[in-house]
Amino acid sequence: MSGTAQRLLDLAEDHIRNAGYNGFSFRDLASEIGIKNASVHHHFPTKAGLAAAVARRYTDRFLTFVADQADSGERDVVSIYRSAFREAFARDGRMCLGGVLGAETGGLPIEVAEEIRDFFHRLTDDLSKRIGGRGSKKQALRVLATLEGAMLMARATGDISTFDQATAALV
Amino acid sequence: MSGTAQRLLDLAEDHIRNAGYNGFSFRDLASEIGIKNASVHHHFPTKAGLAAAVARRYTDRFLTFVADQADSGERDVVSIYRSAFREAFARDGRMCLGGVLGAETGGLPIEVAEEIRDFFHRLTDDLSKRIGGRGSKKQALRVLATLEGAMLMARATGDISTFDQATAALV
DNA sequence: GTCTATAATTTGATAGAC
DNA sequence: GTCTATCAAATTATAGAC
Repeated sequence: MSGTAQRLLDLAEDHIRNAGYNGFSFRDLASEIGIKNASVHHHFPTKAGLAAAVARRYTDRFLTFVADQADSGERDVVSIYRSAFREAFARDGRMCLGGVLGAETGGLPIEVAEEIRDFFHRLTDDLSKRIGGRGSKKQALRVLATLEGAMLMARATGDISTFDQATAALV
Repeated sequence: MSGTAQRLLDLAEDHIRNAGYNGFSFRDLASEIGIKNASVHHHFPTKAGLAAAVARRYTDRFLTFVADQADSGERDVVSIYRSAFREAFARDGRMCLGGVLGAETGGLPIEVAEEIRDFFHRLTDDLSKRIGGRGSKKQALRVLATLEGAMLMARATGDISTFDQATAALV
């Protein structure tokens, strides 16, 4: 994967988290990176393919982060998930990519919708296994729902304290 | 407000809940209602104005539903909110309008973003007052976040049991 | 209130030169 | 890997007739 392709993934991720799948164009990416629209198509022939690649990378990176934190000695897995969501919002004030695309699922190309479905399935499985015991799946779903919803509300109100208050009872 | 305008609000609400603000066009609405694109502009001069009207009506209707349920004798306000969200999803399999637009806030015209911010502020205030007591605001935020996130995940995975499991502990 | 017609712009995508 | 040039289609929006 070339450096330009990496930068395109980064930019596309940023745009999707800000305004959704239909909230940016190839020309936006091209102008921000200093190339032309046609050159973007050289790296990613279709917009759907680009978005699917962004989603896959996002999921992989998220789960790698969780695994690294767990290996680093942090034992409370819910705290790991909570800080992963919170730091992403605090850094750039944007939504979770999975949350944005999940919300507009009905308008997505099928290959993108499938990646988002996988995002939630993989996170649910991972968190459930790390929690362990009876009812761990239900608990994982509740934690993920609260984190996604809290992020969404913080985004909509522009107030990170919304996230902190909504998720305080999780840890 | 004419019958055509009402139908346009209904259709626009449906499209937004399915695919977001940029997921439909005036021509979509026109063709589904059996008129021409220009006639839509007669009722709603701009797309931003239409979406803002949809959001305002959605918020008003939601809070009216909650008040009616409370007046009808249902005492558990969290159950009222939970069933309001659940029935909306079960009926047509779509997201909460506030949730969809909240997620893509960064790409919205300012007048629409303001209506969505109001949606969350008004629901938080209403639920907080109905819960009452110390920590009721924090509790209201947690409940709303869980419901929105659970709906988002049910939408992304296409599985309503995701909503049920994620929100089971609320009631 | 609806229509035809059209403007002005943007979009996703392709062909072919360098 | 990037470019110029371009296409075909879609978009939001307006003017003016009926």
